Amino acid sequence: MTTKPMLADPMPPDIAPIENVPLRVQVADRLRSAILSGRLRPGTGLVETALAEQMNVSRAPIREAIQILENDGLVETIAYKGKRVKPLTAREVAETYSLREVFEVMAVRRILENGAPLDLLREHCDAMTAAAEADDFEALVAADEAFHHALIMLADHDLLLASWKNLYLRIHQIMALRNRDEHNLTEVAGNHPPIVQALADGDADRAVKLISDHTRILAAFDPATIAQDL
Amino acid sequence: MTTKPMLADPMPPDIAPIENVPLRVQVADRLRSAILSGRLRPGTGLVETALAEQMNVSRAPIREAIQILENDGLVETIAYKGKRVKPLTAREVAETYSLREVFEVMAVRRILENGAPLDLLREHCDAMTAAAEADDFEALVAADEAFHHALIMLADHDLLLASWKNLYLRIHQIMALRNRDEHNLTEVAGNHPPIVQALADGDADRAVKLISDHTRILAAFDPATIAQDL
DNA sequence: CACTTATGGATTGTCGACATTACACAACAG
DNA sequence: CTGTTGTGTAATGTCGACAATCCATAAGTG
Repeated sequence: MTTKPMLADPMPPDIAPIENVPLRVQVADRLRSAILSGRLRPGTGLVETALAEQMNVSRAPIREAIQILENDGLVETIAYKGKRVKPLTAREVAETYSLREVFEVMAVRRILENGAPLDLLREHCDAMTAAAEADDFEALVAADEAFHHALIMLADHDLLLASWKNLYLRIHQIMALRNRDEHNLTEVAGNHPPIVQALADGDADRAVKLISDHTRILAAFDPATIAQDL
Repeated sequence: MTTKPMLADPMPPDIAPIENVPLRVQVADRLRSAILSGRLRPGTGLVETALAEQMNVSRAPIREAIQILENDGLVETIAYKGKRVKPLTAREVAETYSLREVFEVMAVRRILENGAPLDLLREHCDAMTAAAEADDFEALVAADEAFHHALIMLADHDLLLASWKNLYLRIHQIMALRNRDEHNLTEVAGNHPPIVQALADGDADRAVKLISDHTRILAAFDPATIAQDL
């Protein structure tokens, strides 16, 4: 023991839960949030010294945070030149959605094989229709993601879940970058219940086709508005 | 200009291409190789100071190298406790193979849709039968990987390729850890030509079934010999 | 003896400084 | 004027030292 008394407080009541979150994680979270929200656009250069001064931390956590984002596929390095937010090509957007389709089809298949309960999915369906009626766009998007997230989780496959989450990061970014067309999405809300019904009926072919079409429609939302270069 | 002359040599003829490979990458490569070869078994602790002294570099490159391996899914961190080679559970092995199956099925479908040329696959098939006749186990394994690698590449999908490569890292590790049963593999070599034939015939259902069964057989090779804990 | 409470050692987390590299721009020869 | 050659600057790459944290073990108390 050197500096702090540290006695008492067997459990910090509730407030100030813990700050044991490493700086690099905090920095990574902030940067990721900035990228996913579109505030840091693809192609933007990430200068370590600038970020370090801006956030009042050393360069080491910044470097490690950027590397975390690199692992997420959101940042790319050009050795000795610098790091930048990974440009989003139309091809990459298309690939992201096609891979997502494969993941969700896999999830549907596994759900049918394992006979997972479908209550969660029904709840999210209800939440989505409620949000649609209330004209709450944010809630609608959130409910949609919750539905798909639940779908993947019910597949009971950790690797699939991790891969899907990683992929969905890019989808977040894409959605933030395109100009949202709200009207289309509300009608897509109606796609979910039939999927759940097909699952309940144990109709693999129908369920796969429905989820496949559904994700493909979502992909089609993206006009190739995203044409980043540099 | 400070120390090095650096004139002449508009192009270093061929020898000594460059050593501009960052230390962290060198360290990461060494560690990855050690893990994939089984020399660093799952559960082994990775102590930064020890590795730093052992490799005569500072801790910074070691830390960043370990983080790279973490991104590869080969290492996991327990904050303030240490990093260790990620334990391989039977479940994770199964999940790895099942995800691989989905990837390869996706590749097959895309190859049929795009009408990719199949010459490469045929070459690797020949190499495999040749290796089988020569009783060269190493070459057999290499040819097998080359075949599947080519299959994925022909799908012309960068994200799929990256995901597959990442997944295959774990497969390398798994193969290094299990006691190899050579005899079974030689007979599996025979699975490849029919796959290529089905692709040539444009028979999607048959090709998908064949590649699916094939990868599933490879998975079955693993008795759950791998029971790492800690 | 059981249980709490210090304390020491080992390991990761963070920092600031220095070394190395690449690029851009100016100086200069032809 | 054009091409080349030197420099300077800004960024990343690397290093060693210090701070914070956790774990195990021992000391103390009822």
